[in-house]
Amino acid sequence: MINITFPDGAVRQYEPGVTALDIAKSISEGLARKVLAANVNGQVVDATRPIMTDSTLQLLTWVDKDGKATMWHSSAHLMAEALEALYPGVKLGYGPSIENGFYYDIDLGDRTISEEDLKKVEAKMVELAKQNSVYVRKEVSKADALAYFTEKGDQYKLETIGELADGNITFYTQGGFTDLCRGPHIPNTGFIKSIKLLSIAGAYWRGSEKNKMLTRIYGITFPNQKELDEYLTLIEEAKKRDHRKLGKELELFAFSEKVGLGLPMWLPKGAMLRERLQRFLQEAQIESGYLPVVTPHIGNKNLYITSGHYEKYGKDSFQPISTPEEGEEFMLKPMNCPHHCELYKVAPKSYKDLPVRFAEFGTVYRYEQHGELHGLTRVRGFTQDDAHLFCRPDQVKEEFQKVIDLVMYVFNSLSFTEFTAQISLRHQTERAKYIGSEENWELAEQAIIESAAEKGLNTVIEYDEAAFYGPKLDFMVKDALGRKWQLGTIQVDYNLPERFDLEYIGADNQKHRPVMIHRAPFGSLERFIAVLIEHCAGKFPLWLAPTQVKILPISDKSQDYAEKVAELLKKAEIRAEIDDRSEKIGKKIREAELAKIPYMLVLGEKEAADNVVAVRRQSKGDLGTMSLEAFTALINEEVANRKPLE
RNA sequence: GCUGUUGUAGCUCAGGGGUAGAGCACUUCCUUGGUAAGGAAGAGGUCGAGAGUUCAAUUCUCUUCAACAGCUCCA
Repeated sequence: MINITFPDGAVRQYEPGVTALDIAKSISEGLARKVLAANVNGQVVDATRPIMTDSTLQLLTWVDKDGKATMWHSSAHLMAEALEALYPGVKLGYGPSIENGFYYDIDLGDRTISEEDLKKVEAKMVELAKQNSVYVRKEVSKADALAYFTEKGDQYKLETIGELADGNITFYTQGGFTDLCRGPHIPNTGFIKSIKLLSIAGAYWRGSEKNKMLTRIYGITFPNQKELDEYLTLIEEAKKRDHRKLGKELELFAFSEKVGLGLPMWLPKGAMLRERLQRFLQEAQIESGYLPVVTPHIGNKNLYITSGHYEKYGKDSFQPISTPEEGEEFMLKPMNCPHHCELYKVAPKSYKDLPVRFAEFGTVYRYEQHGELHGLTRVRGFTQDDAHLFCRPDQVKEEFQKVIDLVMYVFNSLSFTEFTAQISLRHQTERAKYIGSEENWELAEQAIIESAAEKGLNTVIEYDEAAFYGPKLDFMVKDALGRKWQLGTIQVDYNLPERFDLEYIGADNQKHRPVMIHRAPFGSLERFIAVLIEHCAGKFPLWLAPTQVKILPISDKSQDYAEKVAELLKKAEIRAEIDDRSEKIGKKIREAELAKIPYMLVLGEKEAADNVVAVRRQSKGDLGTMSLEAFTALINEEVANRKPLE
């Protein structure tokens, strides 16, 4: 007998060779019907794998992340089976589960597939799922694996197998379909009840643009129709929060093809919002000892040759601007660091002067690939809330941690709680694309890892995500549709100080090299505002709302009183507007609600007579009447506390 | 940059080989209405751009531009 330990610590005894599914059945049939996979000794495996030794066991169902992932991976196989049935000879690339669902990359040869065809594939999948085909695992030798796919003529699988070690290769078969796969899979296809194929897109084989582009089909499956419906509703709701849609509806920003792609322009309301955010951070920075500086939008090409940016990005940038002078070239600045390095050099620095913290809301221009442009999150002209900290090596960690504090202050003030702190390091093996010495990289990477750990940040490490001059700590958030974006970033850099020959005189009267920290809590105002819009669905906290109060006179008899109230609010520095159209109060309220204006004041003859205001809160309704003083106090308090919306 | 989808009024969209329609927004008039849409009239579009097929193209074909989804990229 072997001992099986359950998550609650209970231990039960079973015959060797028992499966997780058997164990589930021994507990209850109902449980067995829900088991998708099992976590045995920390490894996710098929629920049908025999367990031979004493083990810990967690039965995985739909509520477990790994349970879902297993189901979706199996769904990818089911889709492949359907595709093979409908499109004989289709070749298969990879078909993994993803955060929400799964995809399979396929090569249809000369054929194409349209969104219409997806319905047929879905129908076929439903048909196949109903057969309750068991997913059968089989260990195969490399030779047999190669033989199988050679006969099938699938070069993608052959390429994958070629890189696998013999003795480590498994096939999974369900129904008439066999795939190279390390598993695990759900017990049978009957668990897949509701299927939705979401979209078709292109994807390069193995993620390299040098390779052929395969057709990628995305889908998602659920154990019942209700959950699928809920998921689809959720997607629809998320689309309503899209900052591109809200930006248009709320008149925050606009693009113009004539002005140029990826060059956002801020409308008055958006500009006001942006201005508030900028002021908020500027104040926090001055408090933290930053020194505001201003530098021009262009810089001599030589500046970027010195910094190394020209060599790295010159070809893919906005091309140099030439002048009447022979051989003179300027570039739109793609980043602010070189300018700040030159500012550092204006006067000799003593170790007592450090750290020097230059801050600038610097607008930069980068020629992003056409297909990459995306609303405000990926643009060609944007403003970084940039700062460069020049410090002594012994100050790096302290400065780095202070920056983490500042970023957290900013995020907390805007109730951004769902972010990931990502430590972005070099590629683990390919090092040619980075500048600077191995030693400096080691120092910088250590400084980041230690600082983040000491600040108690929950971090993930990502390789191949570093900047070419140094590692980064990036604060990643998701947009309404789950796409990840980098907002705040902090980067330790030992390289630019060398390239610009920056120095300070130490206590030993010798020259020393300062260390540079690049940092931007927002990342860029554009991207930050995009995420902010989606985060609050356009209902900005009062301190940021472009219009805080809409004054709604009931009829033009109340016009004078409305103007008086507006005047008083303006004196109290409250941003208010009057809706003096000849419309009914119901309509004015509806439009103010749709415009997501936080407060509405309904003013009629009664209010004028009593010298009060009738207050309505957006999406909350009527709050009753109060004196104007009480209302102003309410607003001021909410603004002062930077209260988020509930 | 690559693959796919889409492009009709300021916005959201319908239509379709014989030079266009709805709702909202806009203008004017009527209405002075108490917490999510009052009524009427009017104005507004070389149907993204270019070329081809056709007696005739906004509709079909090709090219191009842009947007969207994904991939690649991201100082």
